[in-house]
Amino acid sequence: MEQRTYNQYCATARTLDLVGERWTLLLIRELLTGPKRYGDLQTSLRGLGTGLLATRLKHLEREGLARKITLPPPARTPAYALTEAGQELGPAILALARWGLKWAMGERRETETFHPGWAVLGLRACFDPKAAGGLRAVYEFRVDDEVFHARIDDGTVEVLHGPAQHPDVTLAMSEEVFVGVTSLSRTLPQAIAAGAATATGDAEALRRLNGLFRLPSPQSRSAN
Amino acid sequence: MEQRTYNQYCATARTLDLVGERWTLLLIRELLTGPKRYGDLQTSLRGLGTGLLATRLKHLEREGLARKITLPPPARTPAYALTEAGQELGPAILALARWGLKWAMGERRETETFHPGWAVLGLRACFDPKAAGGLRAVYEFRVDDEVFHARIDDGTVEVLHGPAQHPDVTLAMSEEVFVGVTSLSRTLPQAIAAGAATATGDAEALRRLNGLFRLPSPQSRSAN
DNA sequence: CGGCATCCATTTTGATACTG
DNA sequence: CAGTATCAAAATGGATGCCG
Repeated sequence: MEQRTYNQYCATARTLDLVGERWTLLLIRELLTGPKRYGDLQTSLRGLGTGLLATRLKHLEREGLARKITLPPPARTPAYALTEAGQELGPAILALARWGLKWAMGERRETETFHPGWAVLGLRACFDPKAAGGLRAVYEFRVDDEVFHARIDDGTVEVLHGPAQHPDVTLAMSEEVFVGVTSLSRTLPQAIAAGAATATGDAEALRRLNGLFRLPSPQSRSAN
Repeated sequence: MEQRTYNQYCATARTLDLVGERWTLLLIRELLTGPKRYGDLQTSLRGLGTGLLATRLKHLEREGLARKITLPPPARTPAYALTEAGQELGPAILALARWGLKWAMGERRETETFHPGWAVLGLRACFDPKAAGGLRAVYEFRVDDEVFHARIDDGTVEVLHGPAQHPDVTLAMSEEVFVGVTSLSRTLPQAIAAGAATATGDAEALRRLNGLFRLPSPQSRSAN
C-alpha cells in the first residue's frame, strides 16, 4: 500500500501528494461549505464510486485534512468535516475556481451535473473585499431546494450550506436562473424585475449585493 | 480516446479536467519561470516517463495552455512556453505552494529530489507586496549551477530562470544553504555572516530583501 | 443509511527500448 | 536531443453484496 508520491522536496509537489489524486480536491470543495454526510457526498460527486469515496475519506482523515464527526442533535448522524488544515485549502481551491471562471466555463454541457453550491463557491471566489468595506450582512440563497448563506463582515465572507439564522436578505430562484446570474448572462436585478427571482429583506443590503462579486468575463484559450 | 472528465458544471472541476491529471500542474510549475526544453523537463521531473511527458505537453498545447516555441538565437532549439492562460495558473499553483509551506514541508526526505527553482517559487509564493512598497530592485540567485532572478517593482514580483541583465544584488550559495534559508532553519544574514553565502551589490537593496518574503512557520496537521 | 469488501473491464502510469 | 513504441503495474469506475 505504498502511496504514490512525486518525491520532490517542493511545496507544490508535497501538496499534490496529499490532495492531487483524482476526486480529492473536489471532495474538499464539497466540505468547504460545511460538514457533509457520506451519502450526500456520493450524490454530489457522480462517477465517484462508493469504494473510492471511502478510500479518499480515510486518506483525508489519516492525513489530518478531514475528520469524522457526529452531527449535533437532533441529527446525531455521522458526517465529515474539514480540519483547520483542510479549511486552509480553501484559498487554493478558490484560485483554481477563479481561473476556471475566466478560462474554462462557457455553456453548460448536456452531460454535466450541477449543484448550486458550486456556483455559490464561484461567487465566493470572486468576492471583492474592498467592495464589502463597512458592510455587515447575511444573504440567504434559496435555489430550488438547496439553501446557502453568505455572511459578509467588513471585507470578509463566509459561505455555508444551510439556512442562515437571521438573514438580512433572502433570495429565491430556480437553478436555471441562478446559473444565469452567476454566469453573467443576466444580472440579479434583471432576474428580479422579470419575476424569475424574488428578494425579501433589507433593501440597502440587497442594493450592495451586486457589487460584492467581480465575475471575470470569460476568455478564450485558443489563440495566443 | 475520450478524455476523462468530472462532468461537472463547476469552475473548479472544469479546471481540474484541464490540469488535474498527474504531473500536469508540476509541468506548468516548471514553465512558470520561463520556457523549458523537453530534456530539461525530463530532468526536473524524475519519474515522469518520456511518453507521458510527450502526452502531457501535447495536451497543454491542444488546450491552449502552452505552446511549442523556438528559442531565440543563438540557441534556436525547441522549447515549451506558457500561453497567457497558462501563466494565469500561477496564482493557483502558488496558493497550493503556500499551503504546502505551512502544512506539508518539514525536513527533506532521502528519496526526494530538489531543484533551486522550486524554492525560488516558494519565495515568490510568500512575497509580501506591502513590504515591497516603493522598492524597485533585481535580485540574482546563484545556487550551485542554477541561476534565477527576481525583479521587484513596487509591490510586484517576477521570477525567471536564468541570469538577470542588471542585478542590484547577486547572491551565491550552495543548494544546501539555500534550502536552509528558504525553510527558515537559518536566515540569510546568518548564512552570509557564516561565510556560507556571498552577497554583492547594493547594500540597501540587500537589507530590504529579508522582509520581502513571509515564510509561514510550519504547522502540524495531526491534531485538530 | 453508512461503509467496507470483492470482482472485473478500462484507463492511466511508469519504465525502458528504440528511431530520426 | 526530441520524441515514439511497447508492455507491465497500478489506479479508477461500476456493479453488487454484505453487515450493523
